[in-house]
Amino acid sequence: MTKILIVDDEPDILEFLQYNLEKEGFEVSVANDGEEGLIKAHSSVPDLIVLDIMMPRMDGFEVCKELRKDPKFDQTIITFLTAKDEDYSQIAALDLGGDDFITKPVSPRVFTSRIKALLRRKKSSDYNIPDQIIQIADLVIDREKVLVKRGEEKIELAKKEFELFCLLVGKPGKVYTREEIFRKVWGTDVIVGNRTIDVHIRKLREKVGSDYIKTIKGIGYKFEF
Amino acid sequence: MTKILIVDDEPDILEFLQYNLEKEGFEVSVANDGEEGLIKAHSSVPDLIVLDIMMPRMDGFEVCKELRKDPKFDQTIITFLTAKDEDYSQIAALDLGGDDFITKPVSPRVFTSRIKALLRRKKSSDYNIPDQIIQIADLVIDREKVLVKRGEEKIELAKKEFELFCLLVGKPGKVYTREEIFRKVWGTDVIVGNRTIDVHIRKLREKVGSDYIKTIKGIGYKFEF
DNA sequence: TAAATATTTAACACTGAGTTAATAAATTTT
DNA sequence: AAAATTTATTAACTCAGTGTTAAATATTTA
Repeated sequence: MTKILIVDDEPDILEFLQYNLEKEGFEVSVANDGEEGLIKAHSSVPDLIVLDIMMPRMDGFEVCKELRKDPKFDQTIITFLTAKDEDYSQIAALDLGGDDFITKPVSPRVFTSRIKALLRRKKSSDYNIPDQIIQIADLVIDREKVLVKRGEEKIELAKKEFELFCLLVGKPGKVYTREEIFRKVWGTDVIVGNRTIDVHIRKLREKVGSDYIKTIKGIGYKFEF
Repeated sequence: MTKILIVDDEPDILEFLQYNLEKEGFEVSVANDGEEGLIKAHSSVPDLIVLDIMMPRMDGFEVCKELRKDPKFDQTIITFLTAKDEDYSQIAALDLGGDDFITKPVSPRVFTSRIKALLRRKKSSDYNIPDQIIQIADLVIDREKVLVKRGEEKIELAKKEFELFCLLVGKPGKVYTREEIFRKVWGTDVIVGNRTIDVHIRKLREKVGSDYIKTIKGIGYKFEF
């Protein structure tokens, strides 16, 4: 279930946006000001946060800045909401780590479709390696082609295998805890048994060679060459 | 002096783009909608026109189509502007005679550098770009004639089939997600069932041969040979 | 207009990726 | 060294994602 948090000081707008997003099947929570927004964000870790810019005490920019300090929200999309006549700089917003900028008033259809587009974009760019071809050890990893090659030999990985491999390869030497791997490859809502990672690691070793992925017992796994 | 016309219905964006281009020394005129854009284009004959796609009454595509009817604008560069989430078919845009496709939001630096690049390209290559005839594997794909040939054998594809095939062929090896295919071939506003792509893929395989299009389960499809 | 063609929907079959579970092996702790 | 803990391996199972087909719409053409 996709979780969305809306932070706005105008109850009418809050209700309006909440209603429309819930109608689309999202799990929506709301906050009336920046501080409440921060608290709710920390407790629920939403997938997307809609932040009104102009709010008393703590404005949307500040909330965004705070959120971006915590790596917990690395995967969280933040979109700003502003009235057409409030002349804020979009650039500043995006520099602060915002992902989009929606101007009020906004029709329900446009609003929900933009939210959905943002979520789609996130999904497809969840891979944390930029779309490029990585050469490492004797391997070539091509994200776009979802392909791993050793020389001319193509190594076909399944989706989860590929994602897991990309994660490890992304920071060679870094030890990823099981926790971390689960969060980044499976996501927070999916719950799977605790032997699942092992099995995938095994398949990876089988396909790409058992030398690359090292187990750090009691901690996790790392890619090394 | 290089003349640039920007057509967009959002005054903020208009102002933002105008400011940045004028800072770079261009002569910039603006229009608030498609019709005004057409009029201003005819009166000033700009070197480059930036067209927002989504505009009330007359959208960017229509404006482009109109402009391209008049040989006066043969040498005029047209670039489309679209919000990242309004992901229209780039193919359609370029077929209409567009030269580029810029997604909003865009930073001033990126925007001006792309504009400059387009102008450079025009200057240095006043020769016509050859009609896009792609030769790949044992196939010849002729965009203009909407035709696929294997040797002397003509393979007749329906429109959607052809677009889908062109998309995949455009980047051989690249895995296109269903999302992506859907967005680029069908567009965002059309909603079709989730078996539609499969059916088209099936027909394509039937017509061009089943070896070329490969399924990457859980991710999407790719063209390979 | 009807006829032909293209596209979408719907219903069902099939496949293998992903998961689980059970057992073995390795490592650490006692 | 035995017990406890963590990871590896294996095989079986399940279901989400695809493939296939035919029938229903939509669109184009005659």
